[in-house]
Amino acid sequence: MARKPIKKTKKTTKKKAAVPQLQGFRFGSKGREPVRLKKTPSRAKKTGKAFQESQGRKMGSFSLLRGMKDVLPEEQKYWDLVRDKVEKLGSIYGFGKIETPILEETALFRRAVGEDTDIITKEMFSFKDQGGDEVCLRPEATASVVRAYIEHGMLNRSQPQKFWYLGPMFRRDRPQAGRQRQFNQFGFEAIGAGDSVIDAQLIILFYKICEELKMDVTVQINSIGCLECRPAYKKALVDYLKVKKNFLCDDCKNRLGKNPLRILDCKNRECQKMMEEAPQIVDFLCEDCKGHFIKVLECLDECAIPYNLNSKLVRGLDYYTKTVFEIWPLFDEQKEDQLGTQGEENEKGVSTNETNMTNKTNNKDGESVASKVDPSNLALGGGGRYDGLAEILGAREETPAAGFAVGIERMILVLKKQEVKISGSKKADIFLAQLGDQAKKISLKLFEDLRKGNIKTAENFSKDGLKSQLEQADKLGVKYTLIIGQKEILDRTIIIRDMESGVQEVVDFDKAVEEVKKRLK
RNA sequence: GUGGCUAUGGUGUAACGGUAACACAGUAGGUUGUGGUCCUGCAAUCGAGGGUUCAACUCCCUCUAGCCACCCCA
Repeated sequence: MARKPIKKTKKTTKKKAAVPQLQGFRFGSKGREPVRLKKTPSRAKKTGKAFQESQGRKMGSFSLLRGMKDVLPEEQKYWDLVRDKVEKLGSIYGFGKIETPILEETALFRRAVGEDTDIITKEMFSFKDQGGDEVCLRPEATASVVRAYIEHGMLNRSQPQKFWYLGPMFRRDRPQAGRQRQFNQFGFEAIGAGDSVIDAQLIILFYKICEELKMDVTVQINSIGCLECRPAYKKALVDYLKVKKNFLCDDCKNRLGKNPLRILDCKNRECQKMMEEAPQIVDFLCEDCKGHFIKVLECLDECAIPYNLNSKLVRGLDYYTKTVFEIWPLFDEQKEDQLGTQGEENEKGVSTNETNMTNKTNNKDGESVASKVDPSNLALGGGGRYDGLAEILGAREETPAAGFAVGIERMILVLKKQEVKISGSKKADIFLAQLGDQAKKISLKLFEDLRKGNIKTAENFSKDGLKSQLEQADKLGVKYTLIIGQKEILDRTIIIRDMESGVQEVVDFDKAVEEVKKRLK
């Protein structure tokens, strides 16, 4: 790291009058004695531009763009874990991996996600490129996957086509924990299938991924109908609310005209109270939607997947039809709550379920929880059916489809919060310490032999002192340390040190690998 | 995008209107070829910029970032 040889510019100049500064000197913290600075460049160098530029801080250092995040090595184990599970289960359930570009035509998302959604109106990173094309960083991937499906004529393959993806998405939102501007999602899409089994299978898959990750979650599910039946419900809802308009919060007054369904999940207490008596969408579903929904629930029951019918669940993207669902993380207090109710609920069909429709798992009791529990109370992921999307994007025929997406950062947040045990990478078996240039070279070679012999070896070839190397070996907790120096090279031997007892044995250098193996057994 | 809170070495914390203390981690050395104890040195000018003041990390303003609640969503 570059050090700053000259401290501060402005303030020091001020003080120049009182305390003349000596070039290359600085007053030590304790005070009176000028201390010679290490690495003080000559004056000529200091004024040189190259020098100044090398002093990152002085010229203004760089930092992360807002809402972006570095994933450091020590965090990778969480990512690896999630990626592994997704890949494994994806393949078991017959989904093929698909990669689509991060950069897409802006219009694709405008059309798919919906002109009026926040994602499109204010959260997209979109711009005109040098050629004048309107492009954007993808805010989600479903649209891209459907685009790819159409573009590659996959409707001519056996249906459904099932895909999974994993990668970065971009939304210019205000950052918070579990909410970044560049975030990663994995998702599953099944295109070309209208059967309710598919909806159920996706939910099961989502649930199983969480289960494999040993996370406690709850499935929230609802049906928002189709283009046939939803308008009727919308109208009923608006009619119901019109009279009570004055009691709604400002946001909801707004939503009343634009997107009344969203009033259902408003967090404002007054609004919620108002919604208690509101018409329920299940009562408005057309025969097709209703039958579809019931079948989805039956499938979930069959597989003993616990779920929570949540009549207030609506999703923000325009393309959803029929089934919608989310998975929420569960924390201790909520867990008990859920266990108490889920059994009964599963027995009940849609029509008998009105009474339960309102119990969002973390609503009433959750209030205290929400305040002291945590940001990751956000949904881990969600999805649903989007039967109309392919046609919107230019498919020639009706192409029913369903899918879901999950926020990986949010998942990792929950993994950490729920203290899911994760085995890190394997610890080293031995440490290889060297002394002197020659030994260094030989060690490099010996390291290769050890690796071939399947012995995980730690080293620090950039260190010269034996002391610091042993210190490191100790910290790593290895059982043995191999030591090689001038003397050993001359004798063609090597020292094997038992780190626990401190006992050292000198063995033949050429037998080093097998000697180590013998001891590690 | 709106409102609130916060910002001190790598990390976690402290103090004070008179230029920073502690713990851990890191590094160098005491022990020139030997660790897990001990001791010592090094490492921050207090997020950035401006203002008030003889004097600002400390007070004020602006900006930036993070967090929280909204909006929205993964």
